[in-house]
Amino acid sequence: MNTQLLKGVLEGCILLVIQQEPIYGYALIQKLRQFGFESLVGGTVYPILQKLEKNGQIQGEMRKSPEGPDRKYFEITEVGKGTIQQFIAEWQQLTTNVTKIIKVANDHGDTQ
Amino acid sequence: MNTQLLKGVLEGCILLVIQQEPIYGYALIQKLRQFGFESLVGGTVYPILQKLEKNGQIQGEMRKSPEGPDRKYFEITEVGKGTIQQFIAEWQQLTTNVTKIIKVANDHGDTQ
DNA sequence: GTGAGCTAGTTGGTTATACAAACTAGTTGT
DNA sequence: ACAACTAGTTTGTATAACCAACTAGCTCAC
Repeated sequence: MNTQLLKGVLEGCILLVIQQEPIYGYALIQKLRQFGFESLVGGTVYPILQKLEKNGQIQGEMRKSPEGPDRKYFEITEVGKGTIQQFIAEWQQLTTNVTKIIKVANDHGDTQ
Repeated sequence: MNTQLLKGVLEGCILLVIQQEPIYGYALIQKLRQFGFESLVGGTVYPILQKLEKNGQIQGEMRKSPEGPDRKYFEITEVGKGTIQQFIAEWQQLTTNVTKIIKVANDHGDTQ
């Protein structure tokens, strides 16, 4: 997967997953992998979580794990919900644009 | 529009427009604006064209303009066509992933 | 004919982000 | 003791879009 295409998208997706239900980083990574971001690693996700917490879009809290090290659970804030709405709007704008271009290019370039 | 979301997308879109028919940079910018990338500027597009030409994905040729400065027309190469196919595949993979996440997040987080 | 504004393209520096790689540290099982 | 898994951190690197300023050709109003 072209890593450039992920820019910005990942942040929105992380907010969306956290909005669904509070979750800790390690489990979040696994969930995003299940959603198709298969080569995602901790060194990518954890810094985003730190930034989002610093921005006040998510709020973290350490909890004991029944097995293994402590986990930092994050939940969405009102600010974060706003960012999600904005992300969805921009994402849909973008897909609209790209879809149109792909469609037009297919109608011409290929079939002549 | 969040500029991060454009990363990688713009390059693919430029190739697609050039594949449709040979075009010069200035007209390309106007066309991309019509497709919804309204705030696109020359300082973004021209360097991409230079890189694509250096990579052998497009080929440029200066032509006289009936009015104004000379224009550099670009046409797609076979290499470029391959990149387009790859871009479309990755783009569709990405939209599939994101759409799924948005759908799942909407089914839960919002409506409870 | 001079300057404004459009057309056409170039360039240097800034910023944001994904990732590789290496690390700390807790727990479990052998 | 040691490996393997869980959980999170940190440093550095590569890439891409953009701002801002620039060169240069052409047209038109004044």
